[in-house]
Amino acid sequence: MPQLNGGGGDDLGANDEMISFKDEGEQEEKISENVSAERDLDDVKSSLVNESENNSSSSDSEQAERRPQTRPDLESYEKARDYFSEALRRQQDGGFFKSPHYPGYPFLMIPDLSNPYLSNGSLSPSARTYLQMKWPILDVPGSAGLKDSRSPTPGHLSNKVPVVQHAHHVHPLTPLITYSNEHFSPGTPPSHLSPEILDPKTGIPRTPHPSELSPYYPLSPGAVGSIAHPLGWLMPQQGQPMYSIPPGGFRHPYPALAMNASMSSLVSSRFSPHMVSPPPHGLHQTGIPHPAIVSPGIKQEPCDMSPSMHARKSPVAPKKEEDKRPHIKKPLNAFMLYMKEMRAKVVAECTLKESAAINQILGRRWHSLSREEQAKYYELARKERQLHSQLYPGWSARDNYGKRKKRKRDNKPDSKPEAYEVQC
DNA sequence: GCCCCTTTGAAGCTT
DNA sequence: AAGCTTCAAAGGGGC
Repeated sequence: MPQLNGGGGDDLGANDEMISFKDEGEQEEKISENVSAERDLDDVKSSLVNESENNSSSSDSEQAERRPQTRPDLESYEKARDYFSEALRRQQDGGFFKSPHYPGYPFLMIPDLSNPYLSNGSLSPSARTYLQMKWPILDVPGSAGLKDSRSPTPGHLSNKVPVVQHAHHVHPLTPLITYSNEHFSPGTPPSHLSPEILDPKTGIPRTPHPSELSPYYPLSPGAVGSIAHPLGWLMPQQGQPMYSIPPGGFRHPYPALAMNASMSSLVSSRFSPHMVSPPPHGLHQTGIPHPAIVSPGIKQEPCDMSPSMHARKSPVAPKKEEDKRPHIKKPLNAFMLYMKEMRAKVVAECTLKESAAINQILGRRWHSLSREEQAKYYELARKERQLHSQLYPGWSARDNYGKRKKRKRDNKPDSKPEAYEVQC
């Protein structure tokens, strides 16, 4: 299992994972994704077939032909990571991610020794080139001035194929990263992206004018103190957070967030734990319920807490207080990130609606991804975890244990429900 | 309205 | 250490 080594020893996408991927991919990446998109759900379901039956007609060449289809999505992913990496770079203490050659390429030439696929010593030159080529700055109207002339535009991706278009300039990453508060206006970029622009009044980085940066920044000037996530502005549309800053800042039980200068500018130049008082019931002081705080919707099972959980809490802490704790979601793993990005595409292509079926397809497609493509998601997931750990230093995955009803474990490990042998 | 389904991966827990 | 469990997302379907 890939391990995070905190400050940079993370070897996301461990070899064993990838080996597993490869092995599985050879066997199960046989889905024919060329099935007509007009096929409706009933047809799909009625045509449920054993995967192996169809696999026999599939070939590696077919798979190879199909791979480029993911490029446009990855392009959008890279845009996200571009922002993501910039945000993370600002979190670093000026060392690890210091001084990228160009702000639009925050990870460019940055030695990430933890990543065996992207930039460690074993990284192939081609992979490094790939990084350089695949991380264009936002290619959006109005941001041309920010574009590095050296950077390839998405048009450089020769194997690009048409994909589902995001209507109305919806950021293609909206299905990928959902840190943002959906109430945020998409018109204003986050201040942390252009720290050089200082508010003339306060002297702190101000929110640049929309014309100065990409229109994909959702953080509205009015959303003071409602920064959901340093990357929340990435996802102006869906507004589903992955995790949040607890209401009222970083109060108990996660008070230890180290908000150094870079971090504070990352989160928000206008947001400080000292500036805001805890709004009631997970509401930001703006009155906007923070989308990342999902405690009311999570089924609470206080009796199902692990012993360690109890040990972590004050013995006199009332149960009510525990219940009030904001539910901080787990950071998304690589596959989850991939799913978020690709789900819409699969839905459009297959006209499937049932997530279970879609996820099956996504799972197969995940295995069909190339090593490099997967590595991107592993990298993004690693950054997610890194950022998450910085946002919630005291958070543990076990904190969420028992907050959902225990799911039944299937007692039939070898027999998949045929109803979900879906093909697209 | 809640849970199941389904996927992979990360992390915690148990043996 | 290995294996198991839970939870992340998603949304239709079932009860």
